[in-house]
Amino acid sequence: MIPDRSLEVLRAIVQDYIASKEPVGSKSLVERHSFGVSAATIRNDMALLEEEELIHAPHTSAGRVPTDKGYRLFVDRLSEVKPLNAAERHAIENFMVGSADLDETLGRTVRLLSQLTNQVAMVQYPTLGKASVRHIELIPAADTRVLMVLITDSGRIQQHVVELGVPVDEGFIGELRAKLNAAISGVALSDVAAKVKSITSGMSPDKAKLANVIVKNLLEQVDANRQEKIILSGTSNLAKREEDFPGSISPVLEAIEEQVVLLKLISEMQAEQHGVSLRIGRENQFEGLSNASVVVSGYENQGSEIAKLGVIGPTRMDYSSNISAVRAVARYLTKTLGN
Amino acid sequence: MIPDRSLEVLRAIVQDYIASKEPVGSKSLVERHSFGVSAATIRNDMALLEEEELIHAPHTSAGRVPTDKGYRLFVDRLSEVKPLNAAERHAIENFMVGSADLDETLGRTVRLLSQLTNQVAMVQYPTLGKASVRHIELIPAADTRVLMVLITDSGRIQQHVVELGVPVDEGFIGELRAKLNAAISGVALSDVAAKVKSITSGMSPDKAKLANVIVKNLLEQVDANRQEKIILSGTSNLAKREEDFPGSISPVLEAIEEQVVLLKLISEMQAEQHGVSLRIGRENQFEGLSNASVVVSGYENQGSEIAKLGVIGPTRMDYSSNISAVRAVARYLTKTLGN
DNA sequence: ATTGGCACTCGGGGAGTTTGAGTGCTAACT
DNA sequence: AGTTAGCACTCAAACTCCCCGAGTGCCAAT
Repeated sequence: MIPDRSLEVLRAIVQDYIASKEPVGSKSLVERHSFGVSAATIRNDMALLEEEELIHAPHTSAGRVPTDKGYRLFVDRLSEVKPLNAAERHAIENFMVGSADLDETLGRTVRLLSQLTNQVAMVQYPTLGKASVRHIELIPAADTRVLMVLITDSGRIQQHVVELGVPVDEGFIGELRAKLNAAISGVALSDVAAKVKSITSGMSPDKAKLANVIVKNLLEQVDANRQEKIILSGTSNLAKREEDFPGSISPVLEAIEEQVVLLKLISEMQAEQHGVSLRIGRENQFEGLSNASVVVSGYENQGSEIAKLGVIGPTRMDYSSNISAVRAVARYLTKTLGN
Repeated sequence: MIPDRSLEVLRAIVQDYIASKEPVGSKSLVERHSFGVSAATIRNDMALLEEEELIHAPHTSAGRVPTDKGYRLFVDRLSEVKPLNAAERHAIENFMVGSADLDETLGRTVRLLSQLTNQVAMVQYPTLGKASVRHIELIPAADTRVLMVLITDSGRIQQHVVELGVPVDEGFIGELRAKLNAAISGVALSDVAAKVKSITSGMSPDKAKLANVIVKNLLEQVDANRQEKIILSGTSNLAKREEDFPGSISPVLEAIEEQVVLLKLISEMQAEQHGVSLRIGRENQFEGLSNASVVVSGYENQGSEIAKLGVIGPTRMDYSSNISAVRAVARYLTKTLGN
């Protein structure tokens, strides 16, 4: 077991390094923090921490820098959550007023989060997983096309154009709409497939064929839940902290530009303590993110988590502030969605 | 007037500089190109070009680099458009197959363009300017809310949630939908406001009040044409050419993250020759883009330009290739939208 | 367990030097 | 006239050398 004082030393190293960006040495450490001991003693503690691979010396006669493992221990056991200051709370309150629809709300949220943290912020669109159908609408949109709109009780709206191949018969479309709504209004998305199965029974063959085209598209839409979406903001913040990414920021930009990568990453992260989940440096198995850390939290609607949001920045980030910002914004978004 | 050989020298300088990224001197110039004259003569020509501010020496004893003005002359008079090679044409054809709706098509287009050019690509969503209403739909979406969907003949779909403040009366909504459609189906967006004016006449006061709320929202939607949208791809390409942005790429990232800036920029650019419009370096009056060049072209639907697309990269870019790629993609998108 | 002391290491910064690509100018040549 | 060879000059970049000092590890003393 690592003795308490050594852990205090680790905390001090992390804090100083985050603040100064310079490797921190034993002397400056005893100057800035009042351990009751001398630099030599601290050096012994540091040797222990190095043994444990919690810190690392970039070269022989230099100060120490936390390793990924060191940051991990820090956030798990040594950092207390920093409450937001008044200005920050104020910013949150102000930012969200008057946003009408989901797109708008999420767009503001992601910008808010990036401004608050000075990192790249991301917000995942709600999954439809536990939602149910409120309404389905079919609207003739062109000669042979119908617009299908799917509205869920979480307020999400999905639209899709269906190509029928034959001219639209408005009367039949209206009839089909009524039937579909009768069948699946209020039904959970996961149960829609079962409910629409028999919708074509009793129809004439060619009508049934048409109906099947539409139903097939409907099911694709429902299934497209998994094909989720993430919006980003504050990408330029990465460039401002370029020094923190040895080599180039280009791989990081590539990774976050790739929705698939982000979605995979996010989906793997399960909330730990404080409702927040972290990935530090190489804990991300994506090559490009090996110098980056990710902080995410889920947000909820109607009591269950519907998606996640978070920030991405250099491993050398202020974890305390970012964790509290992500938490606060997630909570606020949950609250906003609640009405 | 600048003599022909001097212009040839300018062309050679631009080409060599783009290829090598090194300031180019008189000696290497005569080696790589067969002017029939000696280096000393070239030096005289270069002195002339410098006089005209077409090239510039970064320091006393260095080669020359084209100025913004030099690039401008190059693209306007000296560069021939490089036709796409087979692989590139193939890529375009393959990229677009099977895209169903507008979102999908534009999404693919922007990715295609960034891959083709290795620059940041942007595609502006179609403006509704000259479009007309095909259909308007009102769908009850929650207790006191109605989803309004506006479909135009260009196939664009806009949706917006309207908060009524009172519980939805489905019958009345249906009635209103019918009335609205009767009034504005086929009407140009610019004329919608006039046509819906008298829609509430003959209604009872409280119904008229409701109808007005909806009409107001409708007009806002129509007006939201101007609140346009741009999608981006290939941001990481910027980071790969970091050396080309003295200082940091951060201002550039900031500029392109700011939709407003991009929209303003794009809207100011009117097609010149070849249907393509360029802004080189400081020709952009946005501070952050003073080391960047922008290449845009319009794309069309039903014979008239509905929006623009293009790329952004360092001033030191391969103008010939980028211009042809932008042109080709714009044409291809026009063609794709045509069916 | 803690400390002062000491020898050692090594990156970073400054000063001086060399190198070489490139220039501008001039006088001669066609 | 325009072109060329030649020459003196400039200056960034690269290299070397050297020193400084922060920081280490280890040991003997407390």
